[in-house]
Amino acid sequence: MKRLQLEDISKQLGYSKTLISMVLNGKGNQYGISKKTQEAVLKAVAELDYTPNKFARALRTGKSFFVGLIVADISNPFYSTIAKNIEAVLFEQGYNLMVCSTGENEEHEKRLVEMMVNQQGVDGLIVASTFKNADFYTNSRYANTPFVFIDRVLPLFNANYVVIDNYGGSIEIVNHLIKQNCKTVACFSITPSYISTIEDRINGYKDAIIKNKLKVDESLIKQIRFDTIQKDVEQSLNELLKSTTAIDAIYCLNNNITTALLIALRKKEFEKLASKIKIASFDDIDLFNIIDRKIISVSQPIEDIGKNSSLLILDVINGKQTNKSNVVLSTKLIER
Amino acid sequence: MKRLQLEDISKQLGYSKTLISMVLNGKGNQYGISKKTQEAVLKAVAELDYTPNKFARALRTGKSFFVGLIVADISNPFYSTIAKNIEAVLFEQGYNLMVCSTGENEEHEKRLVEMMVNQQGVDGLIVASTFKNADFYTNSRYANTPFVFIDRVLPLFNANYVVIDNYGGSIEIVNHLIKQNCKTVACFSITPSYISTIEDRINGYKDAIIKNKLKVDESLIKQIRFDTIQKDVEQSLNELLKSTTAIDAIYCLNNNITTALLIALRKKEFEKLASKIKIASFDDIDLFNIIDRKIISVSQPIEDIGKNSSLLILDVINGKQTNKSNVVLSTKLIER
DNA sequence: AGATAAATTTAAAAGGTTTTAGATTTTTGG
DNA sequence: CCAAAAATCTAAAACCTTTTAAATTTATCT
Repeated sequence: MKRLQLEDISKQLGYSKTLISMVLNGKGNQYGISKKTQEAVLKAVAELDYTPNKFARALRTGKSFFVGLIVADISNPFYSTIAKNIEAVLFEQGYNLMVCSTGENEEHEKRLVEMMVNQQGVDGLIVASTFKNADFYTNSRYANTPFVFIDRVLPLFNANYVVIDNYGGSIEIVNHLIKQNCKTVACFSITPSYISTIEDRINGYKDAIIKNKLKVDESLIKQIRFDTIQKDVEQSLNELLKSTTAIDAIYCLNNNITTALLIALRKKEFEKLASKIKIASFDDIDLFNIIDRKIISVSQPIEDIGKNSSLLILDVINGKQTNKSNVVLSTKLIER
Repeated sequence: MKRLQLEDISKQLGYSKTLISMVLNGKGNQYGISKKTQEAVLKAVAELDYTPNKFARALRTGKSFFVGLIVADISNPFYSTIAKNIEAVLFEQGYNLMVCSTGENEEHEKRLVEMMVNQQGVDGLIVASTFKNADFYTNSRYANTPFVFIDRVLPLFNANYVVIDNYGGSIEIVNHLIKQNCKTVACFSITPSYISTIEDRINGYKDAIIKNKLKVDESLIKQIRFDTIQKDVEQSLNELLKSTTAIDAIYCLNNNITTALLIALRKKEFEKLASKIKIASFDDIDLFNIIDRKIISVSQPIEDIGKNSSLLILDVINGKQTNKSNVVLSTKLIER
């Protein structure tokens, strides 16, 4: 069964392809097609169940109605929740989403962007970038492609973005810990730590300590590598427990680290020693409602990142934007 | 800056568009283009950084190099892990993934399939269908579109699929419970229960009981509705605890239910009463490694669903398939 | 060298839409 | 009833590839 095309409808109806195309694109009035004709066309098209060939349309208009989403890992619930919300908004507007993961690899991110823009012809791109700086994106090649950055910002780069107030959330939770009489708060950070979210959280951690007239002890800030997360967490925990300074709390900069820490704490060698230590986590996950330990956390409005960024990219695509738009969403402290 | 096109390369090089197109598509030898010419073309194209217009190519060839993925909810880790693995395989082969969520809604699934096939022109579709039966998919409209079904099968439908051995896994875990002297095993199922995965798990549960010469007590099988999961679980738990029959174990048919049950068990009213009850879960999640309670679970080879289904859809797309392919992946019992 | 065969290369068509510029029909005014 | 204006409608071009069918160039053989 051959696909129906404009020509077929044209012959059946006795109107030109032009006219039918105009009506279908909602430009009937604009081009002065009479009400009666428009109705007839719409009715016939509905009956015959015709839909325009996507490629021909894209070729002619240069619009694909595709938006790309590039994140580190789509199987990470944080990003998949964002994806879900983006997709819902786009679908409403007749757009589609194309998702790819970089695996936190800069070269892979490059390839994906190139591919999406050059070959796949996306109309716009939403990116949680792994890059250290914006060099790649400031390239004039991308000047014409709408971009919205999410989750992470690139330094010195005037771009559209939708992010969380990582600094503020971090200040709030560390403040809270100190008010609860945790004077010595260790921090489990993650490598690569140049990523803006992590940078901001560390800065918030430090500034909260300073504002409370306490001293920042660099030896309490531990770097955890993403691909050896469990091992690194256990080693850092070991160091902390063996050191002479007693620790009141450990603040984990993301949910992966918190999870790893919780797993570590189930081991015999840590269980007792660390039982008094408070645990705080940037990013709140379901898990914290199930376990016995009372985790203090900062929850992020993940859905809002998706909704905001998708609405924003549509505005940019449709030329409804004048200035770059910078959205910073507030976090919420969750005590337990 | 206007996009480079075949014509520009042609003028610069002094070869026809035809020739350049042939070389770029790797058909140089097939059409007898000399080695020297081919090299010259490739070099020039690389230097000028030309990439063919995707839409023009798709229009001419009818191939989009897009595969669609339709699942109930892309923010569910189960599906997002599948998505990640599919995407990785497709990317290797020059294909792209387009993901959409149905929200477990049949009408929405219809719209998505129609849209992907008719308007977006995907080359193939991977679907975890929400439908009760295959009527929609047996429609001749879709006869020409490659489909691979995953996770769930539709009854009486001769199609390609990649699924888990839900029946076998269920038998194994219930068997294990009974061997551990849990004679009375309650079952928390989920509505809609016509979904093949759930059906198979319930059948496995029943058959394991029968094979062990015990009686199936229908009153121990509780239906949990997906959208009121927490409330329903607590109500069912309440019923069980109040009834005269003592329960040895509760078997939850998916990780959402298990999680809800674990949350419920933290409440004062249940905590003590249920402390002796063993908990079993179809689908193993990280959480089980962190909490104190020893959860017995069946783990599913989630990555393999993604890998297998994507390789399969590519075979179908490329006409390398003769008969429908049915893949059933084994589960693994995890004792704790 | 001339005719034929083999090796390279290319012109033109096809794919199905949207848009521009222009044609045709209908209405209006005198 | 005719000319001009307004209202509808349409032919053809454009979008940029890939592929078919044919042309041109080079090699081979007598």
